[in-house]
Amino acid sequence: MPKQTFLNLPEEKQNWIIDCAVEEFAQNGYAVASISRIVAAAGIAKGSFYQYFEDKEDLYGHVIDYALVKRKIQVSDQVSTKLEELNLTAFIRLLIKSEMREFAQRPKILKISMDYARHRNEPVQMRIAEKYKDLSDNYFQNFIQREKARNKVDQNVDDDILSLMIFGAASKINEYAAKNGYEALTDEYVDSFVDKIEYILTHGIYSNTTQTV
Amino acid sequence: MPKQTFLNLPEEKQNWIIDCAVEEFAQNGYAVASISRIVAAAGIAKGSFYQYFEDKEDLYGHVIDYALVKRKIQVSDQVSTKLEELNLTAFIRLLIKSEMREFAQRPKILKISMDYARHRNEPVQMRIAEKYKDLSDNYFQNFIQREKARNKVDQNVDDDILSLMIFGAASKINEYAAKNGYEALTDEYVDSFVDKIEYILTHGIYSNTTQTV
Amino acid sequence: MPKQTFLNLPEEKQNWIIDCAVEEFAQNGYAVASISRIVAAAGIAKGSFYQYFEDKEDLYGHVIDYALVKRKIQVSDQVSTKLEELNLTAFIRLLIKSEMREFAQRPKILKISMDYARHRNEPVQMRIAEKYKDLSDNYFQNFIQREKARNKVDQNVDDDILSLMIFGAASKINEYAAKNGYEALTDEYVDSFVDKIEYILTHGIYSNTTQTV
Amino acid sequence: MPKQTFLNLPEEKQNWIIDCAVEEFAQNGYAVASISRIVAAAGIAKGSFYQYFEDKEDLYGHVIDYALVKRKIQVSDQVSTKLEELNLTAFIRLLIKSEMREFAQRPKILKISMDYARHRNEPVQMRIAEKYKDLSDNYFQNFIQREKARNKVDQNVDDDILSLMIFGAASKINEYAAKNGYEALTDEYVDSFVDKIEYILTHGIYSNTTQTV
DNA sequence: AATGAATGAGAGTTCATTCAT
DNA sequence: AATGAATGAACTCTCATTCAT
Repeated sequence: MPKQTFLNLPEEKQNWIIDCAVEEFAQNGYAVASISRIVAAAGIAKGSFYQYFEDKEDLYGHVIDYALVKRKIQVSDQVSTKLEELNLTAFIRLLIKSEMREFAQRPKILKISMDYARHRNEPVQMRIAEKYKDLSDNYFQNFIQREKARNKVDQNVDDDILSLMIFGAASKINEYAAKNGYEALTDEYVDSFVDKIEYILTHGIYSNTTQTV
Repeated sequence: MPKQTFLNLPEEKQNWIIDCAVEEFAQNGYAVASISRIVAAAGIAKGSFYQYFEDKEDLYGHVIDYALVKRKIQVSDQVSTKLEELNLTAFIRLLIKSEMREFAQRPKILKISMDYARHRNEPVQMRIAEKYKDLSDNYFQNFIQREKARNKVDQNVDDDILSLMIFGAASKINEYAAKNGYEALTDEYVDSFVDKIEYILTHGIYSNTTQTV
Repeated sequence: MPKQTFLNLPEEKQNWIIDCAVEEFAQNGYAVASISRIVAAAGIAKGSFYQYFEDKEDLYGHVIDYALVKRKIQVSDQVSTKLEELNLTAFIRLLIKSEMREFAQRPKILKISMDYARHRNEPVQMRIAEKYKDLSDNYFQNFIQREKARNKVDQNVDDDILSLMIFGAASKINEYAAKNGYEALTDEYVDSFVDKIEYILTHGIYSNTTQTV
Repeated sequence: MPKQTFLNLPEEKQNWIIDCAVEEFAQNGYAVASISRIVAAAGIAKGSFYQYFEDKEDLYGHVIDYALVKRKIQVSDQVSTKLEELNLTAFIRLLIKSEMREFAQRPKILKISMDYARHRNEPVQMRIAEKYKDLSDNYFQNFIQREKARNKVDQNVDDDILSLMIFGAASKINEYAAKNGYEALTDEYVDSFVDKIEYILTHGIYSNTTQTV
């Protein structure tokens, strides 16, 4: 957790520092990210940095917290109110699109959260997960579990694996952005992208002609 | 590409050096991997290393090439002969299990290929992909395309996204191994794991009661 | 010397700050002791610290003053009243035991005074000795001089060297405590320890059989 | 232990680096000594230093080894040949003077060995003692034990305490040098200094008039 | 071809101290 | 008088890479 010193800072300055950190972590990942570059970018003294955070890992934890909480809230806001109005297909579509859009708008946050999720078995990331226990990085999984409980999703579907599959697919949007610039992540693109996921999740992958379930 | 000096080395020595590099990259990823540790482990002089390879990235490229080619061959050998005998469901199952088993037997190769795939949008990895163009790391995708061509797989399924979904799910096995040791990757576990993926790909995720496709 | 600001503090607060400093200096010695840790332990602001003391050295001087004066008084109280009643052997024994007991009870003060004595030729310590001139850290030497004056101790004995020898021996008790915990400094141990010093000072070290003085 | 890289260096360069380290450790003690200053003084790159030694502690261990071994040899050379010719008094005198002279000639080595002995209960020093087990830093104590075995020294004398007392006294010569410069450590001064120690060890400290043993 | 010593920039981190509030 | 944020130099140590032999 950041030290009190950091929390006492004017919110604007806090945000500026976190933004610089996000930039660095998004570009380089945890291991390669450099505190020196962050403080240089933020225009603060190195000593100051260590009055704000215990160490690199502490900062990273805070950034992850910030990224995931932010993501969660953004997505929830768009989705939660409509929870009951929609049938499941429409809802999943909305959920995925909502998250995709969020990703498209905050590509660096996306990059960092995916990186974090990908390394979730490594020491640093495990310690952070331990520290911010209540912080679910897995919005999909939670949702899927709920829908299974409500019998909208097939009880035989493994929610962990489903969540990983969706997550795996989502990485494509990142790749697309890397190739074509973030401005290429238009609504149209996100729509067509979600269509494709949705199709598989709805129909399965087999031609009707050859497959009898 | 390795320099000619490296290729002139007795094959045994080449393999030994690559094995040491695989070990290091598997444990630390590209960014953190240390040339110093590799040459120490291999018992060669630092100077020699730089007569074999241009730099760290050059070595990494060669390791990736080695890893992906190796994986591909191993998997193919087990699968290709039975290609025509099976219906699609059984085949996918065989394919996935085959790759899973390969993973279970060569966990470091697996680790490296997944790491590589995950970072495929980052500069180092993109340069390597460019260099080793013919090297498809995506066995699934190739296969899916073929099956679509043969009309076994629904033409509407996007093969790239499907491949990413399977790949995403596969990361679970890695995680499982990291937690429980590679000896935990028994045939039973792999079977049940593939069952779950297969279920989703066959049925889709929606309850029949609420969903009409 | 501490600034007036410090002396204006309620005595309780002064003591608390000094106690925290004693703790830190005892654990780390002058060089490694950290002002940051002291103010953190004491719960005062860093700025306040520098309104109380010029700098680290100023604080250290004050701590030494406090430690040595405290030690001196404690020891004197126990010893001085009996000064005339005892013969020299018994007195030295009492003196040493008294100081040992004091050490055993205030191990941190002991640690600091010994550290200070040991470094008495180094710049920081010399400046402090200069500043607190009247502060003799050498209770033994003073006493020996007195006893020589009263012709109880051989005039040929060099009091400085004798004092250093006793001091050297005393370090063993510190070492013993470090190994076995301060609770190991029982009366029995202190007794047997002083016996050994006393024996040498009384008999010299040579066997009667081989040595005629 | 230094790395092979260091041992491969031309002896001259090894010595030069160790001399620079001795200088630094003598002036500052282990904790404050700075690798940066040492490499600057020695004119080598920082990276080179870490190819020679594991870390600061490794260097320190080597310096201690060097210092103590050197001392031991020097002293032994002067003393051992005459071992049988002299009676004990004369021998102890010779031994002490020999060590004192050695100190006088290599004041920095002396400083370092005393510092090391003084901190023998602290983690760094204990690890070094463990590593260089066969390295006795206590020439006196060994000798005393031998003399007790040969019944020249009173069996009741505790050799550890005696050794500490002599060691304590010896610190005076260091102090004297610090005040008056090392050139003040003339043979005459060393002689008179040893006389005083010798006197106490021979006669004890009490006036014959007042003391009956 | 092989060696391994040399390099120096850069990493994360701690420090005593200053100064605006 | 009290605060605590700001500072930047200094620390130990690691790195990929070069180059003389």
